[in-house]
Amino acid sequence: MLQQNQILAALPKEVQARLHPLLELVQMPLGKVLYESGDTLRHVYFPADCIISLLYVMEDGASAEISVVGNEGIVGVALFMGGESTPSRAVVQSAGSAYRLLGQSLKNEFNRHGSFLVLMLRYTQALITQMAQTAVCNRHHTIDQQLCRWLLLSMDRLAGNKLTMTQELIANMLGVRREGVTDAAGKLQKLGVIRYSRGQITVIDRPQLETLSCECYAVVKL
Amino acid sequence: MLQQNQILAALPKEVQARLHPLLELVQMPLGKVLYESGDTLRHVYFPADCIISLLYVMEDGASAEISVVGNEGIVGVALFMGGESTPSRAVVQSAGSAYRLLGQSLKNEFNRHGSFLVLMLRYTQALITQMAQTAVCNRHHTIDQQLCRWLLLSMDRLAGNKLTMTQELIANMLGVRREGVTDAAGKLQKLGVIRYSRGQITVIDRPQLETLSCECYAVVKL
DNA sequence: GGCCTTATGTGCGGTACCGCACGGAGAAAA
DNA sequence: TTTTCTCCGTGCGGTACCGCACATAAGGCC
Repeated sequence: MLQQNQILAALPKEVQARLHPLLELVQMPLGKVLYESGDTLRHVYFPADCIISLLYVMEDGASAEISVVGNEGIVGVALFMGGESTPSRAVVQSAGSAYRLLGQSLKNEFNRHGSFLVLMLRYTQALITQMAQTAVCNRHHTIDQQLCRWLLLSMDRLAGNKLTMTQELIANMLGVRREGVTDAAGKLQKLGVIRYSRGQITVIDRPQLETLSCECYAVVKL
Repeated sequence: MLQQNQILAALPKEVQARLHPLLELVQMPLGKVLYESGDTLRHVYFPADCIISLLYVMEDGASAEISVVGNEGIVGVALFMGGESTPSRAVVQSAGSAYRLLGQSLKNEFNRHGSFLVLMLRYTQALITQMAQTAVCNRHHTIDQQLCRWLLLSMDRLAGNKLTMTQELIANMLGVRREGVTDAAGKLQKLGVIRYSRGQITVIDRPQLETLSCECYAVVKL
C-alpha cells in the first residue's frame, strides 16, 4: 500500500496516480546502507514500515545518530534541498520496505505541481527540529535518558512493542560506549520497563519510559 | 548595500529590483532577540554584517547553540519550510544590520519565480549540515576543540579579527559551564593563539586555531 | 553433544566536566 | 579616591562517561 507512507498518503489523488508507476517498492533488510556520507543521491525513499537512521560518521569512525525516519518521513531530503550529496549515512535500523523514487522524477513532479513540495518542506522542517533536539540532548542529558528517548522514537515508528537491535548498535546510534548502553538497559530492565535478550528488546511499561526520558522526546513527538 | 547578504546578492537582477522596496534595513544591537522558541514568525532576516545565533533553550534554562548565521544565510527558514513557528531562539551574537522581509512577501515571491526558492533551499541544506555537525560535536569533542570551532565560525562571519563576547555568553552558546570556557580560553591565550580581556577577544594565530579545532569546522566551512 | 561466534555483564583506573564557592582585577560610576 | 559591578581565575569534591580487559552466557552450526 502506497498509503503506508504518510507523506505519499497526504498527496492529492491525481498526484498519487501520476506518481504510482514511478514508485518502486524495495525491501529494506536490517543494516542495509542506503547511502554513505558524501554519496550522490539517486533516489528518495519513502519508508512504508521500516525505520531508517541518519548517522553521522566521523573521521575516526565514531558516530552518532542525528535523526530517525519512519513512515512519517522521507530519506534523501538533500536531493530536493539543493545539495546533490549528504553529510550523513542512511542505514536501515529496522527491516521492512520502502517506496523509492528517482531524483529526476521528483524534480519533474515539483515543477508540475506545488502540493508535493509543500509536504516535503513541512517534513523537512520537522527533521530540522529533530536534529536540533538531538544536538542539545547530546549536550545535556544522560545516557539513561537518551536511551529512553531513543526507544520511544523507535517504538513510535513500529507496530508492536518489540525491537530487534543489539546494545552495540544502539551505542553507535547514541554515540556512546556499548557498556554505557548495557548499564542503562540493565537499569530499565530492573525497573520492569523493558525486557531484552540478545538483540530483542520488548517495551513493557511505555508510560514509565516516557517519564524516564528527557523533555527531548516530547518536543519532537509528531 | 543589499549585496552584503550573499543570498540576496545571488538573485537575478530583476528579482532584486522587485524585492528592493519590500526589504527593510534594521539595526541589530548585541543581544537583541529576533524571536523566541515557539513564536510565530513575521519576517525573515538577511544579515548584512551581523551574526545571529540560533539557540535552543531547554525547560530548565540550559541552552546550546545549534547554528550560526551570518551574511551567507537567512534567519527564519521555518517561514518557508512550512512550520509557522520555530523550535529555537534567534539572538544577535555580533551587532550590525540586516534586511528583513515580511513572510507574506516572501511567499508571494516564491509563487512568482523559482530562483529565490532554489537559493533558499540550498542554504537550508547547508544549515542542516551545520546542525548535524553540532550534534556530533557536542557528543564527541572537548570544550577546547569546540571553542576553537566556535571562534572560527564567528570569525568567518566578521570583518577583522576581533570579537565582542564574554566567556559567560560563549558558555551559553556551547552549552557548558562558564569556568570551562575560562579554562579553554586560558590555554589558547597561553599558546598565543588568542588574546582576550573583559569581553574582547582577538584572534592572533588563526592557522593554529584551525589545527586545534575539531574536524567539525572544516566540514561546515562554506 | 561440543564448538564457536556473538551478545551481554563487570570491574578498574583515568579524565572531562559539573556545581559551588570565593578571590581578584578591570572598568565605570560616585 | 572609593565604591560597585562585571568579568575572569582558581580550587575542591563529585559524577558521568571513557578505554580497556575479561568473564559469562545464549544461540547457531557441525
